[in-house]
Amino acid sequence: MPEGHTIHRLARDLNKDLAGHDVTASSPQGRFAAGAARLHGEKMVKVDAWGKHLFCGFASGQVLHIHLGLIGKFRRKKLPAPEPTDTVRLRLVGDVAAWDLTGPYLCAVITDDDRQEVTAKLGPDPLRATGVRAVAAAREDFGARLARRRVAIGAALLDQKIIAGIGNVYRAEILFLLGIDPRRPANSLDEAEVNAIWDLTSVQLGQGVRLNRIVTVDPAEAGVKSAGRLKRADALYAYKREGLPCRRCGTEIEIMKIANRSMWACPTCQK
DNA sequence: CGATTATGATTAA
DNA sequence: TAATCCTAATCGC
Repeated sequence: MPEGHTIHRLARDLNKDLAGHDVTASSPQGRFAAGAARLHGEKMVKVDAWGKHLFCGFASGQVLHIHLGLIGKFRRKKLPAPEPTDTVRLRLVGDVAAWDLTGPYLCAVITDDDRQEVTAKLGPDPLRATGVRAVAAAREDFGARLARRRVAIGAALLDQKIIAGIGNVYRAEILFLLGIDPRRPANSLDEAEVNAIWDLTSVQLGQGVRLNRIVTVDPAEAGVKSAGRLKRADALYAYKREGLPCRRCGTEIEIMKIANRSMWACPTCQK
């Protein structure tokens, strides 16, 4: 489930549960025993997300850097925490709840300098830009990064150096919603299209954080009261819908390969 | 109960 | 482009 919205939601939930508390850290699976030992008993100060990267800052100055990758999960457990499964790489326990990390692509204790090195390599994250000024600056940065690339826009949106936080679902959905053919070169988009991608990504990822899942279909279009009410099968326009009729025009959704991953698009709605 | 698949990203070829 | 890492839900038999 991890695209940018998942990570920002985790940052929010972890802040609520663990920030300001001393935590106990352990690695039931064993692979992160040394890291857990370094964090054990430390006070977590603040959790922060940038794209798909999660950073948990500690009073000691240590930073827990987590990337969930494709299959990683960070799950909340009520106290008293149940016996951990043998795949739990890291368990953090605070005063309010416990959190179990499984299958991360990356889990390491780093310094704040390391963290800055990591984020310096990432493109702007629409969920980080707040305020009119910051939004305008980030959006312009995004446009400049796109303009330098002639790869397909469908590939560019997956490139975390261009924009941080979009994954395979959102890239398909955002390009569908804006009627953009995913094969068009990134540097062929005009300013209005670039701005529209940035703004829509902000809105969609923001909704993803709120709902804690990806819903892009307009609830009014689907005849329900709110996006949260949409069932899994009705929540998306393009992703994994090859061969099915486009919800807008009825044309069969196509599947293609872009940047080594499956991509879905409506040949009629996306020119 | 085994095979398949996945909303990720890097490394090797 | 393909192989690789990690886990767990789902699906077909």
